[in-house]
Amino acid sequence: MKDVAALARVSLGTVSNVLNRPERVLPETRQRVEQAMADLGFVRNEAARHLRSGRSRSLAYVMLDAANPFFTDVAAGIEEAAEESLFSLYMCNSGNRADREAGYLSHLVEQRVQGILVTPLDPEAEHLAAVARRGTPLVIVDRTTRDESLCSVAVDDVLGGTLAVEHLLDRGHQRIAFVGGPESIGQVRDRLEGARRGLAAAEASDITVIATEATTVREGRMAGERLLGLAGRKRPTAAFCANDLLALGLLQQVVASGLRVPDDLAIVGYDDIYFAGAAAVPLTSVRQPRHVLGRRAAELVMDEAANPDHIHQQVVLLPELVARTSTLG
Amino acid sequence: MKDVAALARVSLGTVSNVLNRPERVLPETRQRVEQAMADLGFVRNEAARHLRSGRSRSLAYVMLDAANPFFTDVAAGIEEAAEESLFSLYMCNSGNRADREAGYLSHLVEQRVQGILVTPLDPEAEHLAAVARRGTPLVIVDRTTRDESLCSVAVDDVLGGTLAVEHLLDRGHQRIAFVGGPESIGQVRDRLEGARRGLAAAEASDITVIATEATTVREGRMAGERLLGLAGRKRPTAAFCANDLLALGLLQQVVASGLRVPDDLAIVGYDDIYFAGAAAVPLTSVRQPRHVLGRRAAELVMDEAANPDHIHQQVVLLPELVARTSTLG
DNA sequence: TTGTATGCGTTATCAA
DNA sequence: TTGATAACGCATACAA
Repeated sequence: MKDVAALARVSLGTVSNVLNRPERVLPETRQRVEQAMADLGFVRNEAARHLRSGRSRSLAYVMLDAANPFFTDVAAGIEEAAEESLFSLYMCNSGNRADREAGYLSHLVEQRVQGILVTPLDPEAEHLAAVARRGTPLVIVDRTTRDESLCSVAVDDVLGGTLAVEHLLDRGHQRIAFVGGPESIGQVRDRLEGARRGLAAAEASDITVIATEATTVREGRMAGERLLGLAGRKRPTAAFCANDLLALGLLQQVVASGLRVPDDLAIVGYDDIYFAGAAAVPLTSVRQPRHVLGRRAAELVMDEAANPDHIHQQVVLLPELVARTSTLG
Repeated sequence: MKDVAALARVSLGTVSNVLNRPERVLPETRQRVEQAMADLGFVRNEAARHLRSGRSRSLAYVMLDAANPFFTDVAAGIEEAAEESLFSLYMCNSGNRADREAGYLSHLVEQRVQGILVTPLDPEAEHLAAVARRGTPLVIVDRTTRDESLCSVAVDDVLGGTLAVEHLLDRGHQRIAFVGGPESIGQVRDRLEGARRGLAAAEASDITVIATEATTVREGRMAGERLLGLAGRKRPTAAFCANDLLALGLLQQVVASGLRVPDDLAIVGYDDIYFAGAAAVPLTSVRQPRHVLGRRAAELVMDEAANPDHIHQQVVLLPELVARTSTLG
């Protein structure tokens, strides 16, 4: 700015005014200053700029796994809301690693972003609340926390599990499998719990649990092998998977075995990622309102940043079942 | 820092030393300062910090479409390289919109990130070179540019097209279709060009082009309808798709029509995204070295940032064919 | 309408 | 080993 001022033969303050309150400065002076900025290729330094005001106009989303389309869809929802309020969104990928999550979090706090959204490995982790205590609003996305000093937005996974099983019961299935694990993941637990409730309400028999070590396509394939290996009259006629990746793996294994979906095995996934609908046999899935999830979270974090009377909320959204060929035939 | 200094009864400089050169300060003084920082919940202000040094230790990747798994894989490669050099990576999503791309770019320049990686809508756009001219290193990812004042890393799409067609010819196919479009996309053009070269080298007949309006699953489905509608003896026995999304759409349409892959139609995709291998009929695809693409780009941008003797390079990587069930049966 | 002076939070230089 | 002080680039209050 100093150079610009010199070249335009005005003072520093005038350059600043051209930048921030152009109406205050005489059109011809402004012209001169703007010309000087162009000649010098001047770029305002945001860091210095917000040194005074304290904060930059940006949000950040620390996501658990950027390669999982579910989270990129959530991010799209966040971005929509952010853009409407003229915020920029920076995305960081913790890649399921606690050290990276912590690293990004502290970096972002040091950067003085306006607010942080995060899908954490462990929603009860101490360092999350610490961020908020240090003055950067933080909202937990797609997870719930017992900590009431934090906002969170999540989806009712128990209900989702019940919806899935009810749909299968409606379609006439009696022997139903649940594919998912490990149960240390709260969402897996909840979805299974929901499934059990659905069966109990219908006074049907219990569910066959095919435990997996992760919620990946690969694990879905392996679960498929085990499932298809079960003796004929014990073999379930339908499977409810803890997420779509598992369901896609299961589908692959079933097709590779020469069996058909849904005739030989009906499949319900969870999340309704884009590739569920795009699968060779379009997958029935429990859809989480991903966009709304992101949007609400962004709105909460912006409110917390701007509104002194902000009240922390734990928002729970409702899932919805999307029926497709994999259960309808 | 002032408050910390007061509480610890030391000077500002000492607090700074504890932060930056702890070995210079007496263990017991250090203790006292650290205690004070903890008590006050002190967080160092990055903005102010880099006001002196001029730059922050972070890179940014402006991606074309965060929902496309291809780009998240590239991002993972970037992040790997960045992390090794202790850089943080911030991702921004232009979502195929020129205004957002420009917005993020200028924001990042104002933020004084160390370097920017970008997969642009238009690799020849003036504002890309402008960023570099203003002093922020910028590398173009997965696109080539004629501008030699910029580094770029891309993959040889012509070769990729040739690989795909050669594979199909090897498998005995004579009537081959190309599914893709619009030709305004350089990559689509190159892949088709490569396919034609492969056919020409084998003195085979020309390719049947099924033009699409975008490279999406939906367009792939529609292309499938048209393809399957062709008269029996004119109908191609194999299709090469400009990317995997098209291929997945085509696969879906073929399966829905009760035909089989590869018996009735062999399919080759492009990109080898994760969901290609995870499809019900695992998809043969041309794999771009996504990780390496990201990694090389990150290395280039960091070199440009740190090395005054940096020489701009246009790196071209080689693709590779991954054969799976959709052509092997 | 324009200029001057001060402060934002930190690092670095130099003196003590 | 520690302290005092001048930058860094900009915004703002106030004076001219």
